[in-house]
Amino acid sequence: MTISTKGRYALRIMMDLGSHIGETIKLKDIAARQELSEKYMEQIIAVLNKAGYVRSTRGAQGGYQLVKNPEAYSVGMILRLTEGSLAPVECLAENALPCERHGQCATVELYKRIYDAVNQVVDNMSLQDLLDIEAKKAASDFVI
Amino acid sequence: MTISTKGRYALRIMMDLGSHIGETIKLKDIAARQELSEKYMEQIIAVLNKAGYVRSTRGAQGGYQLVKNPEAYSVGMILRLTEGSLAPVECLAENALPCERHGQCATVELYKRIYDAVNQVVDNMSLQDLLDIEAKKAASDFVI
DNA sequence: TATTATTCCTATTGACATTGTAGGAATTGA
DNA sequence: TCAATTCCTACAATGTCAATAGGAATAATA
Repeated sequence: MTISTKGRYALRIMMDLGSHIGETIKLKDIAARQELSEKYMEQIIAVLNKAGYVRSTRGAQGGYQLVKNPEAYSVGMILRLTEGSLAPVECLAENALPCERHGQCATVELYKRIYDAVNQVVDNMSLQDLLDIEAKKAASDFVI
Repeated sequence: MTISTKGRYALRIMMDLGSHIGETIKLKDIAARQELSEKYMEQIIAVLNKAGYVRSTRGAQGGYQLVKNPEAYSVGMILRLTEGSLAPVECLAENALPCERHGQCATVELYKRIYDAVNQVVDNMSLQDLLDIEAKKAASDFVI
């Protein structure tokens, strides 16, 4: 039941771009700030790019920027894009073949409830919400 | 974000035992009814056994039975035991070292909400609830 | 007591996913 | 023309999942 680095890093990349609206940001800078592998991030941001979530500028002085405002991206959009379906079992994923046990399967009702609960959370939090949380944490003298 | 076969099969094993209260059930019979590998189930039921969720009887005419009533087992207990923590990120798991970014990390607040939502579902559904759903599905003429 | 049926224990394996690394091609600004 | 950047594809190391395999231990029963 874990979210892989792909989805988690995608969120951090989007947050990084979201906190630099109007600028064109090099992957190298994101990698430095977020302490992530630049080469690995390349592959992740490629997905975000193809989906039209970010816009890239090639060549020297190039980089990336968000296409829309941070309010326009839900966490669910970003995670589904990079992680694939968030369904806890394959038979509930979008475009899945219905399982032949579906009619008798009691546990699928449990899995539906889990799925709904997860979707409820991720579809009701936006990239802007994450940025607000970050700002709040930065402002307070947070003590571990 | 998927639940592995280990947890899913554990639920089905527990349900099978739960629908045969008072009897001692051989793994071979569960395997046949549930169409699962007997050898693989051995490993899963061993976990349930060591945790005291089921009681085993060795030797000929041996088998397994639930220790308590199906109401006494939450789905969460069974899944946590067999799957490990249901936390969407490692840093939220029980006994995890706190991440050093914790103070600044905004996404962890998202992961907490996902975790809470999942726990809410699995801790509020019992093995008996699953059996009730199964009975209801069996009773209705379910059409795919 | 011998046989048979069962659980118990541990090792191994094949496939696949995750998490990157690596190298170079294409593009663009200066 | 050069340097900086994105883009593309292949490869690799590691780990996890989902079993399979074989035999030891235990107990009922004939």
